[in-house]
Amino acid sequence: MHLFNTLSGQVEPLAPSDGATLRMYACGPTVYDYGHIGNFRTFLQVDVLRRFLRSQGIAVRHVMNVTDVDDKIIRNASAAGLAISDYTRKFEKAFFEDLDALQVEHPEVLARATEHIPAMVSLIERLAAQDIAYRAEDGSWYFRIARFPEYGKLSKKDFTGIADGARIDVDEYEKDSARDFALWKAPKPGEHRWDTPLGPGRPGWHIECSAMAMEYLGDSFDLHAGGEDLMFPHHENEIAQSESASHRIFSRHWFHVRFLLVEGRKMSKSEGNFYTLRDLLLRGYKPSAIRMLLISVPYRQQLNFTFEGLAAETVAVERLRTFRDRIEKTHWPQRPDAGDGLAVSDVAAAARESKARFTAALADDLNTAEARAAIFEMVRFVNARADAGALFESDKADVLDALRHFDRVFAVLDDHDAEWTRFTLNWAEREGRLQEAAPEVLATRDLSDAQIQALVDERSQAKRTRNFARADQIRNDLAAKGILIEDSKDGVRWRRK
RNA sequence: GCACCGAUGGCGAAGUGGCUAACGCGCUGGUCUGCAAAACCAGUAUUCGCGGGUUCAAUUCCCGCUCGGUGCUCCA
Repeated sequence: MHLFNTLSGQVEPLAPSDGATLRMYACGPTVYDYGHIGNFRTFLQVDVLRRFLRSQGIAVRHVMNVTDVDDKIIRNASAAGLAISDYTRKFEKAFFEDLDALQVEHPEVLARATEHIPAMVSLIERLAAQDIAYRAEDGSWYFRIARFPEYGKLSKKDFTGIADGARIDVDEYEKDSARDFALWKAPKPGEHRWDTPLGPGRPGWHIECSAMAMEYLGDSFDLHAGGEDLMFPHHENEIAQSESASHRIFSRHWFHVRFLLVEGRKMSKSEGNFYTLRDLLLRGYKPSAIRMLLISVPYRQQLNFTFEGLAAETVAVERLRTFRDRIEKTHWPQRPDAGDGLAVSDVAAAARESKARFTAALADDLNTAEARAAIFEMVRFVNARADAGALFESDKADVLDALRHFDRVFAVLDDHDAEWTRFTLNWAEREGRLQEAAPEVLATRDLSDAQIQALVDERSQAKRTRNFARADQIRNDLAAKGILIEDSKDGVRWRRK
């Protein structure tokens, strides 16, 4: 496949350099709060990448870090009167629950910063041995940027002005250059600290990722991913640290996912358009629709997240699910003129073409918009043939195969939505946040499937006796609680809206 | 302020130097239905932010402008 590489500024082939396994590192969450939809756009796009690679038969070794110590965590934990690990554990757990709700595959390796302090220390020691890392008067360690001439090659910034190492003491600490960044931070009074050969303190953010990536993937690996904001300084610093230590190319390929807008504006707490995944689930939006929306706009485009768009994706996902059900569960007629049995029907041909177009679109820099268009075109065509009585049992395999292929990457066809909504409501109840749930969502919660089925059956009975007033009453009551009843030739079906 | 990215129908968006500008939603009409809803089908941009240029030909390339976003500081 081909993928844009931030480092070269070009779309380039991507393949495992060892010919077997694609080794990739993706910056994970800092677990100080619940994840928001912006976070998840990045994780979802990385998921699309790894799912597509795997669907193409490429093995993936994906390492993701969890930053479970940083300034914010230390501040919040002490404000809550908790040990750092007690504070972060809750949000780390919530993060993985959110990934599960969104059908995001877990990485092969999960690396917590606090469990890799020795690797970070030894990396800093390697740099210190070359005088690239130096200790400041307060006990913090810094990276000497003037010693890495390529600094800026990822973010395309020009730092030649500071390469002379002119001493600029604008900081509270004694750095040799204002641009030099912290590798190891001396502890402040009362702060959690690790006692190491470097002295007491805690790791800087950037050294974390370098140390853990190199520990699990080697000095040099295939791909490094993250949100666009991480390009500078985080990833630039990772490159500087790692390549200074190893004298090898750190990551060959850099994958950056663009930020999203919410209702046309930057998402921020002050704008009032800041949403965690859980906020949306409490409002009754489905995880499948959120996944579909966040995936459908190619990763290099800014995505405008709107509630109208989310509602649209809910319908789009439902249409695909209905289509699969229809194809799978209907007993289609045998083809009348099977003839030589070699000719490919127009339906089968359309399905194969759709599958090929889908794969080609994703192979072309992960064009998810084009890929899903290929599937929807097949859906429309096959539905039309089915309505015309020209869909046959022998076409089924190709159509379902194309859908399976689609869903290995998009992962929206299997319906886990109600399950996650219920999970989120239970969580909200424990957290005392149930009042944030939409009334319709709460109403549905108290209705078990059996109760709904009983009402649906009662309505069918009422219809049979032509008691339409009672039938309509039940239908309206259920609708008010978010339950939709659908009558079809094959019987009555209901679902949670 | 400096640097970079984007601007396509009501909304979200794909795409291309010339063929009918994908796809989803919405809307309108139809099929189905006791009526609805759902489901399905069909129709729905003489036009790609504005101005100029290059070209036989530009939405697509170049320049300027306007607007939106991002980085330069924590941020997915």
